[in-house]
Amino acid sequence: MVTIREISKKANVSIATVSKVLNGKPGVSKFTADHVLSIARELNYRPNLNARSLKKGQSQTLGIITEDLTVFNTPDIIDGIDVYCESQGYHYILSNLRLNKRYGNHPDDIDIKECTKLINSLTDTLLSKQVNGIIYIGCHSHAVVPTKYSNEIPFVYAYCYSTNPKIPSVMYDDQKAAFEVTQLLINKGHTHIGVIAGLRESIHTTNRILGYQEALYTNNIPYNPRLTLYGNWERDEGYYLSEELIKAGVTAIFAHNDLMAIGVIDYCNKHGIQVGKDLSLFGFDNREISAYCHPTLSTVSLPLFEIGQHATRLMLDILAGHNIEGGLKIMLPCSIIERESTGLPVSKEKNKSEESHETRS
Amino acid sequence: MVTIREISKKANVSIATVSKVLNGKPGVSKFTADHVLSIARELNYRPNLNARSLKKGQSQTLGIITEDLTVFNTPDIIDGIDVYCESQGYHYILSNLRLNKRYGNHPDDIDIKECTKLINSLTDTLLSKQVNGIIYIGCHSHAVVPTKYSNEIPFVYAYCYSTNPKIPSVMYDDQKAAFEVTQLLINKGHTHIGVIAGLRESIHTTNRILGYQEALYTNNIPYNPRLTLYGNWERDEGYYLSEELIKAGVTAIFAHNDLMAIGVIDYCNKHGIQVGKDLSLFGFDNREISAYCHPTLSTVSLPLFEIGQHATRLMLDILAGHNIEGGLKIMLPCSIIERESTGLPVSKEKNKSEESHETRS
DNA sequence: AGAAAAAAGTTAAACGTTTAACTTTTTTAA
DNA sequence: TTAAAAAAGTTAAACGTTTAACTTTTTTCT
Repeated sequence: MVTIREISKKANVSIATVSKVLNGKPGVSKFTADHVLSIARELNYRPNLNARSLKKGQSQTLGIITEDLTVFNTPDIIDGIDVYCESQGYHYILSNLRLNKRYGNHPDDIDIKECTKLINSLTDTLLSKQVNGIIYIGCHSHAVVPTKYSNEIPFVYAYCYSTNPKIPSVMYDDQKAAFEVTQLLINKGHTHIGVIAGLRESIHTTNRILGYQEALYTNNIPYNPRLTLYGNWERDEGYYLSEELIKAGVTAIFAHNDLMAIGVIDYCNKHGIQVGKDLSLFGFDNREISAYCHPTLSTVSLPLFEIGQHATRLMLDILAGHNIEGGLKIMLPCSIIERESTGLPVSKEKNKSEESHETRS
Repeated sequence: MVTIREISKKANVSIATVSKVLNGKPGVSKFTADHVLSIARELNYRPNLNARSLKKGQSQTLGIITEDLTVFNTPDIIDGIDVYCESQGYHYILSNLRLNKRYGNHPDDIDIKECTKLINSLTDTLLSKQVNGIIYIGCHSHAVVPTKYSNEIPFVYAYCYSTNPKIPSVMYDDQKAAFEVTQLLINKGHTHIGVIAGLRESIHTTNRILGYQEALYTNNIPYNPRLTLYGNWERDEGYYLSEELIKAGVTAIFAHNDLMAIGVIDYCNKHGIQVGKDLSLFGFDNREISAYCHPTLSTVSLPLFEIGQHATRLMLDILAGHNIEGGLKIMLPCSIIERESTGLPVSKEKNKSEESHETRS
């Protein structure tokens, strides 16, 4: 390892001078600076960031705790964090809870006590590594486990509704998205719109139903609670619940995620109901599958990358002591993607390849 | 920040004693140790890992460079690394190239020069952070950009064929998987098996064709080059190429990824050909979509998690100076997943939900 | 030319650890 | 009862930086 000491020897200056040059600090002549720089380059010098952060008491590093890295939302959020960090000269360290692997994906299966312990231990490690702040990326609908460290180090929650009003969070706007989906269906002439909701206890479910009701209300359509059925986010549930809705006479279904919407498509295909013609269908999440099923599925695209970026901006603002613009709870809008399942003319779907994600094997 | 100095003051011992206690080193009485430990706990002491690694010249940290975090294979590989690192008391730092975001997913679009620069800069940063080794996670079929740092720090390549024989790599066995797929189709009585291959220049394509040919040869079936068509890994290509193969009289198609296989399904559905009955179909990759399409798609599941684990084991073995068991190039087997598209009785598919990934929105 | 001011450069301590070398205390054994 | 051995504990230097305080050199101004 080449150190500034070696550079200073070779350049015949003190290590302080080398340090100044390397950090672009004043108090050294251009001649000397060039000389030092050229030697540093020649020796292939690389600063020891650990030593620097030790001395400065500032690591320029954020910690990221992910509830589960392999869940579809997480990588894009990290991508957003990555880009923003890079632009600001920040680094980050990842820590992964592997919640789904440990407990499966039903909120009731989670052992909160064990989970809290786990989070605390990850947080401890991050603090040991001198991170300046921690971004917590959720993946579940269950309420986030509260942290006891929130006054030791700044926290920002991403992709989850934080229960602690003092902890900032960045989330997408479930209610607004649901409102827009419903409004769109109403604009197409639907008045009997069924909902295949998520788990009853999920805050996503609650907010999406609120948005749905709001749109009905705005358009003077009475809310019929029998047209809102609760599912478990799985495909099969979409399959079975669609039968009930269709028998109740709905002309459109808003499923709270793409997987349940696929179930609806399966049911319809089996029973000769043409989705996109006899029935309009919306999903939620814009999973890859929604672009490949038949008919292709209209859905809601989540601003994952933006959530990552905003969470990071928020964190860096907090660390810099800025007063936080836009408040502590940021809600980002989703975008609505119309495809064949809501009767989009097929021609418009020609260039759907632009929406496909990674395709290489 | 609580330091060992504060503990030593409060406990009335030297900092050396505190250090010994905290590290479980000998030369301190049980009485003193307990005393120190209780004070450390009381003060909520957390070691400064940066300071420790500075002194020890050993960070217990690996660097990970991902070509693209948002590509389907990457998160599971990281999961494997995470688990293995955790079990060995190692940490890791992630660095993301965002190759797809920068260049799209066609190998020819990559600016190798710029890309090399990028990798070098990420590697530089990792070295500055004193990582002990770097695991490189590929995602593309193009050859991996060689690194100039391979004699400064140990590298292990994961999910890519390294061209440098001195750099260890962990990969899944394309050829063996293709052999097994083909053998399975032959066992079902097929002799005219078409291939919708990946890009001609991809090493995956080459190896999968080799496995296919090997199986034909083993079973005394002549190889007909006209039944192997090259695609571009995209769905549409699967759609168009299937026409040619079906006209040539194949009774089974082996597509080199699930996306192109979906294209085949689409073609067949449109032309009244029953996949799983009139035609047997295999994909590759076990993307989520393969479990949700109609009919469900037989495919090859990649040992992603295991690749991560093995890469990490390999790296830690190298760092520990062990002689590497299993050699420097590790090939892990894939597993074959049979579903409806190869004529599996529908009953067997009842509990397919166990295969679904994350389903929560 | 010479004093004052500005610029260039150096010294040394510090960040929080670990650890080799040392000293003091306790235990063992004849 | 002692001397030797073992155990317990301390001192001080080091890891690679940064930076406040200082000294030396150069420039500016009269």
